[in-house]
Amino acid sequence: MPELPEVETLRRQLSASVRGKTIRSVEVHNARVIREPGKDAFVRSLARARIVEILRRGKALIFELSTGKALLIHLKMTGQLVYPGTGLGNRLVFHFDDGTALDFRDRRLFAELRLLSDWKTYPFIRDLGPDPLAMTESAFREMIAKKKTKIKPLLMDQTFVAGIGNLYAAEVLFKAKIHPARQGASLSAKEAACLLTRIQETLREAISYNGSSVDQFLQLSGLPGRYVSRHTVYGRQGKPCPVCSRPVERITLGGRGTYLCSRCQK
DNA sequence: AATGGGACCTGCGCGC
DNA sequence: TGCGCGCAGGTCCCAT
Repeated sequence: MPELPEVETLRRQLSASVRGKTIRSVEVHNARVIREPGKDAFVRSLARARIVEILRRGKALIFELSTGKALLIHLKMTGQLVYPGTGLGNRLVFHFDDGTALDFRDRRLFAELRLLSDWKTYPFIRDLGPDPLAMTESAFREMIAKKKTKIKPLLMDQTFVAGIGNLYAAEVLFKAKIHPARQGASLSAKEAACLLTRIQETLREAISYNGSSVDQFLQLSGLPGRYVSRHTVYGRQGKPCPVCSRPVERITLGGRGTYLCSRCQK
């Protein structure tokens, strides 16, 4: 469930703590997390590579390396990065030449590590939509006006906008007072503008709280993010709507649990 | 183009 | 108490 705010939190913390370090070795506890290339080539190529820059595209982290290659990390549902490493629950450990280590953990083995020669042309990255924090109101309005998809699955479509998942989709639609089952094209220009504003406000606020620790997300330090305390509807089924006090409902939409207040969201 | 389902995984909470 | 089951969701893939 790490979404844009959680991944951006990690990116900033990684930039401050491991950028510039050189990898001495990679310790593999479960090779399944390495998706590309094979384990041996992965380990060999990373040894003696220096981390030059750490970028984010949607929910993906990209470590640009001195070798010209890039390490792409997608945490999916339960991936964690912890620095300095503690050695607990690891699938893989990056050892740096200063003696410190970066732990990679993933309870469910959904997360992916890929070593890429050209990360910009990797299909998942290439097909990502714009970053919602950098999107303009007119572009968003035009994109949404053409879509018959329900607005919540649309916001979660990474080729539409990059970085919003189930949690923040529920939060921003509540704040914009828009029902998650509305068709994208049914939104008025005013509603679309309001929605983009709420998206940007919410993501920025969540970043300032270092993300939401529901389920498995942890900051790089291993501490939880604090944004759960600010949730309006996500994970709050039966609790009072912060606006009208009616119990928050939970429905299924596009196969995903969806939290809303049907009195406030039209 | 939109929608729905299954697959990948594992730990948790629920009901019996 | 203990067991089996459904559920959680990011992404891909297939079918309709």
